Amino acid sequence: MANQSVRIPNASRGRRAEEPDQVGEQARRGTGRTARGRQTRQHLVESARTVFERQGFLHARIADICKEAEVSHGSFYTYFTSKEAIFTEVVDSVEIDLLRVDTPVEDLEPIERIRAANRHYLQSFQENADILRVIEQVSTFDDEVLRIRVAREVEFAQIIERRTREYQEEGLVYPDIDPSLAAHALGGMVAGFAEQMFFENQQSFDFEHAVDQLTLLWVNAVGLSRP
Amino acid sequence: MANQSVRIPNASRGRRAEEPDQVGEQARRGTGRTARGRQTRQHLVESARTVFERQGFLHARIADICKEAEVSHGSFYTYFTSKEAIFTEVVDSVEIDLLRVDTPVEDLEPIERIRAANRHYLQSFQENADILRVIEQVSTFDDEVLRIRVAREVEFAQIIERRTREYQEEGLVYPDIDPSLAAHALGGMVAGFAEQMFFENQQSFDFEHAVDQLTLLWVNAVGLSRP
Amino acid sequence: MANQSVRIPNASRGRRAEEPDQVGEQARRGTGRTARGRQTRQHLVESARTVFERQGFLHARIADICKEAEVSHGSFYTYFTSKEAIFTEVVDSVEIDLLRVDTPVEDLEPIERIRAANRHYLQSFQENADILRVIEQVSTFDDEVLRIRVAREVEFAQIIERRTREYQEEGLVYPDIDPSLAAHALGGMVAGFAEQMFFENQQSFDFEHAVDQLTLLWVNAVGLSRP
Amino acid sequence: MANQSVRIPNASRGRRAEEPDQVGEQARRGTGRTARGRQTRQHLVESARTVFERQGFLHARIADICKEAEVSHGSFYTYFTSKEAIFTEVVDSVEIDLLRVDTPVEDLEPIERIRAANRHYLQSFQENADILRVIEQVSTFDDEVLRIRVAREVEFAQIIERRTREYQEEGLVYPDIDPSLAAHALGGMVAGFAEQMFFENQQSFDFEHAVDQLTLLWVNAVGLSRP
DNA sequence: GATGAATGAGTATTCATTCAT
DNA sequence: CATGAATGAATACTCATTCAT
Repeated sequence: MANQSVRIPNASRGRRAEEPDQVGEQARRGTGRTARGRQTRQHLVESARTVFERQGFLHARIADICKEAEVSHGSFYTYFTSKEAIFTEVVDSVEIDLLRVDTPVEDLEPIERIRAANRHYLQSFQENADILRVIEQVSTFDDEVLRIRVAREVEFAQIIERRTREYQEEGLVYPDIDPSLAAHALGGMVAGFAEQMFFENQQSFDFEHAVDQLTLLWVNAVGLSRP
Repeated sequence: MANQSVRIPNASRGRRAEEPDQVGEQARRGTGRTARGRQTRQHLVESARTVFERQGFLHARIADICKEAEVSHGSFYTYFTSKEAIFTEVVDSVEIDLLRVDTPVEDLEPIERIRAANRHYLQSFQENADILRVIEQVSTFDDEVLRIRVAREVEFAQIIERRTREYQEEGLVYPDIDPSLAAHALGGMVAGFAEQMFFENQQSFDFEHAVDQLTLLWVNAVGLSRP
Repeated sequence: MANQSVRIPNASRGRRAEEPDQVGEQARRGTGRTARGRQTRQHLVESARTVFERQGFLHARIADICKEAEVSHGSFYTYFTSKEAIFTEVVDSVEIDLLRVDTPVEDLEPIERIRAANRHYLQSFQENADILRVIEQVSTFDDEVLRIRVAREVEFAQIIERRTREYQEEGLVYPDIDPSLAAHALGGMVAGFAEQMFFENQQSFDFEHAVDQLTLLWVNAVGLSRP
Repeated sequence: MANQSVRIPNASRGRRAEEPDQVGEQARRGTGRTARGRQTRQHLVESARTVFERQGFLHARIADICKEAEVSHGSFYTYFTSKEAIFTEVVDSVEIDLLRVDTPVEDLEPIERIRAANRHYLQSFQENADILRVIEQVSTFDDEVLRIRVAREVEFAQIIERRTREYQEEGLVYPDIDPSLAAHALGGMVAGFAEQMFFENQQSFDFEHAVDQLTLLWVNAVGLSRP
C-alpha cells in the first residue's frame, strides 16, 4: 500500500449515510481537553486579535494568524473553522466594557454619574479603538457580528433609558422627553462623537474637555442641569 | 458565518496609506466622446449603484455589474480601472444632500430651523440608506472613501458650529458651550441616531416623533429653548 | 486605488440579496458562443478523457487536465464547475454504443442476430475498455454516474427482454423462461464476461471463440437452438 | 455532484502497479500481545467495517473509524499503518463465503446442486451486499484488493469449470461447450445478476424465482436439462 | 499501550484584469 | 468601441501521519 493521496469529491451524498456532524458547534472545534491544547487555542485567539488590529479583518489571512501564533497551518483548523469563527471568539474575549462603570457611583449626583459614565465610555473606546474599528468593519458584512454590535448598543440604550425614566419620575428630567428615544439619541451622541474622535482622527479635542462638554450637553438636553 | 469568499482589491488597507497613485486621472478612462460611449458609461454607473446597494461593495463582482448593465466584461475596463473607481463615481453621482436644506429657512426661528434641518437629514438618510450603508462599509477599508465621508461630517459640523457660534454671540446659546465640540457631538447625535434607526432596524420610532425629540434634545442642550 | 486583493467571506447571506445563480445549470458553464470558446471546451473534454483513461478519476487532478489541454488553470472553470462536471461531459461525449448493432440484422436468423449483438458488445467494450473502467469506478461513489450506468444496463435488458418475448410468442423460446429476468441474467452474463476479459486481464480467450460460446450458451439457455 | 473532497491514499493507482512493499508485514503492527491490545484492535476492525459499509471506503476517514471505536486518533497507528491496511483486515475478517455450499450436496442431482449453489450465492451476496459494494469500490483503484476480488472470481470459475467438465465427460453436458469459457460466462451471469439485484436496486425480483430462473438458464445452456 | 495535539503536503477555486479579434 | 476568452495570483482547507507526554 502507499502514502500519497488524491482527492475525491464526496458526491455520494445519498447512497451512503453522512457523518452526523454535530452542526451547531460548527464554529467551535478542537476542544482543548489538554492544558497544552487550551494554551494553543488561547495563543491563536490572542494572535488573531493582534493581526486583526494591525491589518483589519479583510487583509488578515489565516496564514498571518498562524505565523503570529507560531503555529502550523493545520493547527488553526483544529480549533476554528474559519476566520469568522476566530473573529467571533476574539470579540467575545475582548472585555469591551464600554458601558459599566467599575467605580461605585451610587452616591454621586446624577450629573457626576453621567460624567463618570461618559468618561468611562470614551476611555474604554480609546483603549480598544483598534479592535472596535475592526468590529465595525466586520459588522458591515457579517450578520453575526452585526448582531453582537447592535446588542451592545441596545443594552447601552436600555441602561440610559432606565435611569432617565427614574429621574423623570423624580421630576429631575423634563416630562416631555421620551426616555427611549432620548436614550438612543444621547447614546448615539457619545458613540458618534467617540467614532469621530478616535476613528477618523479628527480635530483632536482635549479628553477631559470632551467629557465635560458631552456631559453638559447631556444634562442640559434632559433637564438635569436645572436648579 | 460562511465558507465561500470573494475578493476585493486592497485599495488601501484601512488606515495604512499607500501608493500615492494620482487617482482621479488614473481612475477615469475612456471618457466617452461618442454618444454611444457616454451611454455605456452611464449604464455602468447606474448598474453599479444597483448592484452595490443589493450586494454591498465586497460581494459585488465586476461581472455582476457588467451583467446588470448588459455590457461585456471587457467594456468595463474601457471606462473604469477598478471597482473602487466606479464606486467613487457612483458616490459622486449620488446627490446625497444630507446637509443643505432646500427650502428657505432664513426667516424661521432658530428652533424651527433646527427642526427643519433634522427632518431633512433623517429624510435624506432614509431615502439613501442603501448606498449610505455601502459607503460606510467601504470607508472601513478605503482611505479615499473614508476621506469623502469624513469630509461630509466635518462640513456638517462646521455648519452647525458656525450657526451655534452666532446664536451664542446673540446670547441665545449658553456661553459655556464649546461650539466646535458641541457641533461634533450634536451632529454625531443625529447621525448616530439615523444609523441606529435605518441601518440596524432597531426599534422603529415614528418619524416625526423622532424629529421632534432630536430637536428638543438639541435646543435644550445648547439653551435655545429658554424663554 | 490599487491592484492587490484579499478575500472576504460572503457571510452576509441575509442582509444582502444574493446573485440569482441560475442553478440547474450548475455543472455547465461558459457557453462557448465563440468558435474559439467552443474549441477550447472541446479541447478540455478530449484532454479530460485522455487523463481519466490514463490516471483514473481519483488520481486525475484538474491541473493535469489543463496541462494536457494546454490551457490555463482558470480556463477550466470558465467551462466546468468541477471534475465531476467535466467527467459527465466526457461520458456523454463518448459514444459507447454497446447496445445497438449498426449493421442491419433484420434478415438474420435469431441465432445470428444474437451472435452479431454479442460480437458488437464485446468489440465496443474492448475498444472503450479504458473509459468504461473509469465509469465503473466513478459509479461507486457518484450517484449521477451510477444512474447513467444503470440506465444503460436497463436499456440493454429491455431490448433483450422485448426480443425474447417475441420469440417466445413465436414458440421459439421455452415458455417457462421469464423474459425479464432472463434478460437481466443474460445481459449480466455478457457484461460480466466482458469485465472479466477486459478489466481483470484474466485468462485471455480468443475473441471469436468467446463470441461463439456466449452465443451458444445464450441460445441453449432460452431454447433457440432447438430444431 | 459535489464540492467537498476527502483524500484517499493512492494505494495503487488503479492498474498501474507500484512499490512491491512486502505488505502483510508492513501493514500489520502492534499485534496486541496484551489482552487489552487485542481488544482494541478488534474494536477497530469492527468499527472500520461499520464505517466502510456506511460511508464507503473513500469517504471513510480514519478519524471516523476511531470515533466509532471510541479510540484515540493515535492508537489507530499502533495497530495499522493506513486505511488500506485495516481495510484488508476487514475483508479478511468477513467470511464471505459466496462459493462454498455448507450443506452437503454430494448426493443431489446436478440440477439441484446448481440450484443450491445459486441460492447460496445470492443469499450470501445479499447478506454481505454492503461490504461487497465497498470491496468493489476499492478494487477499482487498489491492485491488492483487485487481486483478492479476481482470485475469488477465478476460484468460482474453476469450481464451475471442474464440475462442468465432469458432467461433460459423463455426457450430461453438450460436447461443444468450452468448460472454461462457460464457467466464466455462467459465473459472470450469476454475479452480474446479483450486482444488478442488490447493488443497483433494480427491479426487485422474487428471490426464489430468481434462483429458479438462473438455474433454468444455466442447465439449459449447458444441456443438463435434457432428458 | 493510550492519547490527542501538531504538522504540512496537496488541491481546488475565485475573480480581477488583459488582449486578440 | 465592443466582445468575451484566457490568464494566473492568491488563499482556503482537509486529513493522514507523527510524536511528546
